[in-house]
This record gives sequence, C-alpha cells and structure tokens, in this order.
Amino acid sequence: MTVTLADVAARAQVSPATVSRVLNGNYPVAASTRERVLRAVDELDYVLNGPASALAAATSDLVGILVNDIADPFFGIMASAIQAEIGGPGGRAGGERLAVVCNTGGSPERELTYLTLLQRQRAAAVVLTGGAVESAPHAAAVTAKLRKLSEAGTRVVLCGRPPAPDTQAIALTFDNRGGARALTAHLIGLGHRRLGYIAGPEERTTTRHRLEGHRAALAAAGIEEDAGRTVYGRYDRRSGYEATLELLRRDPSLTAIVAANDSVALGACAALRESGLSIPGDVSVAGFDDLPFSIDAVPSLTTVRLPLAEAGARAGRIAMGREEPPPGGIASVRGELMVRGSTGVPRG
Amino acid sequence: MTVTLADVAARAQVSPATVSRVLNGNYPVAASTRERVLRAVDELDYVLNGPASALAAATSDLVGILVNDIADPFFGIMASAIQAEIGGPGGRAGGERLAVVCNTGGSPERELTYLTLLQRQRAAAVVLTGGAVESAPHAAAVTAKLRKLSEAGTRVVLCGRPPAPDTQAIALTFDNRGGARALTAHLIGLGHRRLGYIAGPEERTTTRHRLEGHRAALAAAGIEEDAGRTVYGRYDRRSGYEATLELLRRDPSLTAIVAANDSVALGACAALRESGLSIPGDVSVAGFDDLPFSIDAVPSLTTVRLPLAEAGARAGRIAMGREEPPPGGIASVRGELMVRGSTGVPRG
DNA sequence: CGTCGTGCAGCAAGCGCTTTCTATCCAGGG
DNA sequence: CCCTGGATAGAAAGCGCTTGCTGCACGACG
Repeated sequence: MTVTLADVAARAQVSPATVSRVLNGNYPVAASTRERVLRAVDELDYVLNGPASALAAATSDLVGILVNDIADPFFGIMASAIQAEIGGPGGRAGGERLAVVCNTGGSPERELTYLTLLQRQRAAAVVLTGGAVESAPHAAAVTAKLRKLSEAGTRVVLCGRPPAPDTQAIALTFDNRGGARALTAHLIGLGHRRLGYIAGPEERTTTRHRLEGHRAALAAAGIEEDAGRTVYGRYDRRSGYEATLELLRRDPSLTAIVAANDSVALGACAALRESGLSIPGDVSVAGFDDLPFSIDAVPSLTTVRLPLAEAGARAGRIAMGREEPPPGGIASVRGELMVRGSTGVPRG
Repeated sequence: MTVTLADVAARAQVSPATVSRVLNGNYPVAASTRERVLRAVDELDYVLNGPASALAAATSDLVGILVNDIADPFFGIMASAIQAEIGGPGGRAGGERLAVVCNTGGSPERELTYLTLLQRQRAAAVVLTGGAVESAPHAAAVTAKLRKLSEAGTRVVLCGRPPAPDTQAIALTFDNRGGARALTAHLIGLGHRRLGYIAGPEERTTTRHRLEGHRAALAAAGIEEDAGRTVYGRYDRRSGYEATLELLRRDPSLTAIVAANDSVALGACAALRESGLSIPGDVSVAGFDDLPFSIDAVPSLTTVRLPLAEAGARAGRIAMGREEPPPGGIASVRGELMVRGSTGVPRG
C-alpha cells in the first residue's frame, strides 16, 4: 500500500542502502546513481517514514517549543522567532526540522507531560519559554526531566525563563527585576507616591521578579510598602480590569497603577475610564513587554520593551547549535523603558 | 544506556509483550502482573520510545495544527482551542497526543513542507487554519497532499478555511463574505457613501471573500465601486497605518474605512488620529474578527466577531473523531456584527 | 604484470516496539 | 475423571530504515 524505501530501491535498481544514502546525503554515491534514485523517488511519490528512520538512526528532527499561552502574543512572538531560526521548513537549507510549539496553558502537569512526550519522540532540541512555576516539587520534577533530556542528547534552551541549576540547559533570561525597577523609578521620578501594583499569578517567577523590581524601586525612594496596594491576578486583560476596580476600592487616592504586563494594563485603562478617571491626568498606567498593540492604546502605553523576537531568534540558533551559548550557559537580556503617554505627573 | 521495554520486562519478570500490553491497555492483563510492570516502569524511569512504537503500530500520536502566523492572536486563539480538545496532555484522559502547532508564515512552500513532514511522521490528524493562498499550482499541490494524507489514515480538518474539493477533508469555514457584507451594510445604513477598504494580501481566500462581501453591500445599496478606494496590504497594524494614509491622499473626503481585520483597523485609527481626524466624528472605522484587544481600543472597535475558540474546539473534536463531521463535510460558521464606538453617522 | 588503494554499492544486522498466534493453566461440565 | 473453554502470558515475526562492514571494479603504482 504505502511506498517504502525498498520499492524505490527496486525501481531504481539499487539496494535500499543506496537509496537511504542518497536521501541522507552523507555518503558518496555516484552522480548517475543518485539521479536514478531521485527519479524513482519522484515517480513513486515516496515519503520517508519518519518513525522508522528515527528509530534506526536514534535521532529525530523534532524540535519542541513550550509556551505558556499560545493565544498571548508575548509567546507567539517568541515562538515565531525561535521557529524561524530552527529552520522549520524554509529556514536555511539542509536538515529539515519539524519545529512544533506546545501549549502548556501554564499548567505544570502539562508542561511535564509535554516534556515527556518530547523525550519520547527523542526530540533534537527543546526550548522552554516564559516564566516557570515556582512550586518546589514541580521545579524538581522539571529539573530532573531536563537533565534526562540533556543526557539523551536533546539540547535544552530556556528563553525568557530563569536558569535551571544542575542542568545542562542554556538560559536566556529577561531582566524582569531591572525593567520593573526602572519603570517604577520612572513613576516615582514623576512624583507618584501612591502606586498600585497588579501582579500576575503567584508562584510564577516572572511575577515575583517584576514585583521585586517594583518594590526595590519603592524602597530606594523610601516609600513604605503597603501590602494592600498589590493585587495578584492573571496575565490577561480581564484580570487587569478587575484588579483595578479592587485597587480603587481599597484606595481611591492612587495616582498610578503598574501592571504585570501590557494586557493587564489595557484592562486597567478600561476600568479607569469607566470609573471616570482620566489617564494620565488622574491616574498613570504602565505595562510591561511592549507588545505591538501597546503603542496603539490611547494614550499609548508606557512600558518596558522586551526584545522578544531577538531573544527568541538567539535561543533558536543556540538550540540548533548554530550559535555559541553564552559563557556559563546563562545570559541576561535587558528590557528598555519606553516612556509614552500613559504616565505623567500626578495631579496636585 | 537507555532503558528499553525489554529492561522493564526483565525487571518485572514478564515478557516484553506483556509490558507493551500493560502500557497500551488494550489487552487483558492480570491486575497483579500489571502492578508489577508498572512498578518496574517507575523504578527504571522508563519512557516509551515514540518512533519505535509508531513504527511498529503504524500510527503515531502526533497531531499537527498549521497556522499562518503564530504571533497573531487570531491564530493563537484557534490553535489554543483546537489543542485543548486534541487533548495534548491534560485533555480528557486516555491516549495522550502531542498536539503541535506549525507556523507556515503564510508561505505556500512552508505549508507544503510542513504537510510533508507531518505525513512523514504519520500524523494522526492535521488541522489547517486560516485562509489559503489562491494560486492554482499551490492549491493543486495542497489538494494532492491532503488527499494523500487522508489515504494514509490521517484525519484532515480545515478550520476557518474554505473547503478543499476532491478531498476527504472536513471543512469548517467562516462566513467572511456574509460578515463583511453585514458590516459594510451597517456603515451604509449610517449614511456613509464614500468608504475606503483596506484589504489583506491579494491571493488569499480570506481577503477575497471579505472584499466580495464589502462590494456586495455596496452594490446592493447602489453605490458605484471605485477601484481607487481599495488598497491591499498585509494583515497587520503597520499595513493599516500606511494604507490609511494612502486612502486619505487619494480621497480626503472619505467618511469611513473598513479594514481587513482588527489589527489593520487599529493601524488605521492611529493614522487617522495623527492626521487630526476624529473617530467616528470625521471618519468611522470598522475591523473584523473581534480579537480581545478590539474592545479596548478608544473608541472601541465596531467589528465582526468570529467564534474562533468555538470553531477551533469543534475542529479539534472532529479531528479526534469525537464529534460527527457536519453533513457533506462542510459547515459554514457565521460571524456576528458587533457595533461599537468606532462607527457613527457621517458628518453632515 | 601483479598488487594495492580508492570509490561505490550491497549485505545484513539491528533500532525498540506491537501483535498474531500459540501455549499454559485452571474452573466447570459431562 | 477427562474434556472444553476462558483468561493470561510468551514466542517470534516483523514495522521501514540506517550503517558498519564486506565486496568488487578499476586505475595507478612498483
């Protein structure tokens, strides 16, 4: 029924071994023979059996990209960049690889299961993007998995995710702490003293680091911390909307709101507007990430730009062994403060 | 080095066959035996060799999801919904499948290559999302590929993509024509007579259908068509920005701009604002898709909501054989007109 | 003119798993 | 007490491909 290597060999009047070598091109084959084989492949419309060759060669051309939320452009942009470098089809010539993105939905179990699935497929490389969940048992499980993957020859790269100690994994981390600190410092410099903070989900590294940066800036300015001014939520618009209402209820005198990311900030803007407050006249708002839509918000969003595409591309290249990993296997990628219309001097 | 089925068998003191059966759970195995095997699996930290089992069983648990642009939430949302149904890890219990999304970047070649790669992996199912490129040779190539995939037992589902005749593929198409028509009709009803249209890339089915709907509404209202009022671009913000400037140059008296999608509409809004025109006071703007950020635009965007998540979920279920395909293998999914702040009565 | 090196092609042994067919065991039934 | 059959477990034959090694020309060299 299905065409196999042997069929091609028969048609080209050569041995299966020769066909295999023509297809893999890593062994001398006479030009005339090669041509004959190629013609046969074409005529029979032959497609290599992936599992069979992966089994025989003990390697596969699968590369996994794990993301927390594929519907979020933050991950989409990184995934897109990573994948462009992996080659996927159409990358640079040679070794066609199947770059696949796996959506964990932020769930530790799914993350682990995907890792197992990729291990099962003997993936050539795996790139994990975005923040990690901080629960100790989960972290340990992931570490163990990553170690095992490395041992099996799978290259592991972390992109926008903190390093995994005791692991061979290369890490490209975002300087969330520094970015957040600069952002809040900017607000403080403008004169703000009562700032609300809308954090992401607890137990996420990204959430913690950004919050720490925010608090560091506060502390540096001698502003005492008020636990009531921090609300945890998710990394989406809705969360920003609700959290803002809550913050306003707790303290109507807030003059600025710092959001965990741009989507959250957009939700915050919506809530403020509906509450009859102007931005930045009554309340300044700041986001994080600088996703494409942020510049289109009205007023446009002050935020911290993360070089998502660049970092992704680099991670992809490292995963393919086309770029030297950073010294020590760890590199920190800085964000850039983008001051725009949504932040201003506080009223009165 | 690596643990194999045989190792597990040895440790559990059973035959490899039994281990396989325990793992696949489709053959009676005594409870005590099962337990012993499972313990051995655990102790040895055994991970099934995917390629090997795919080869032996002649099926794999890979499911491919093709998208045009993974950084675009339009696709992200669909992909996410599809994948949630595929199961991926964490779906419903049983057969864990590796749902992978492949980013074609809108390129026909990459689409084809990915299809081949998936065929090579003997994928269990493939879901193609979004519009197709209309070039005849490409369409023929895709059709041939899809047919071959079906023959090989891969289930093929099209989501938000026109049907592929002469193919077994199930199609869930969006009624782009109808939605676009309703949208433009709404504008006409408001009193607009001079409307600009920013289309997507030419040669895309989605582009053509939306444009056809727009023109149908125009024709129905007896408004003569002016080719100069249509500009082609890409499906992104930038394109909307530039196209708007171009439209304004060609005819400063436009009272409305209909965009190919929401991102384009956002770009249009930015261009209008910078040109000193108010929305919808001077010019009304409408988008398409109703992506999450559209409601946050200021003013919020009038658009056509496409049930991306619902359609994706359904496509996913059909791909898994968990839902009956629609009669005839084709279903049309309607959009819903969302009238919001960005459209209004044209100025005097 | 014999021999060795080189360049290509083929042989055959797996890769690790699934699955058909067969063997075994034990409970009942005749 | 022997036979039948249901319930489990095992033996072994591949699945389609890769690759180390062998085989065989042919030209060059001594």
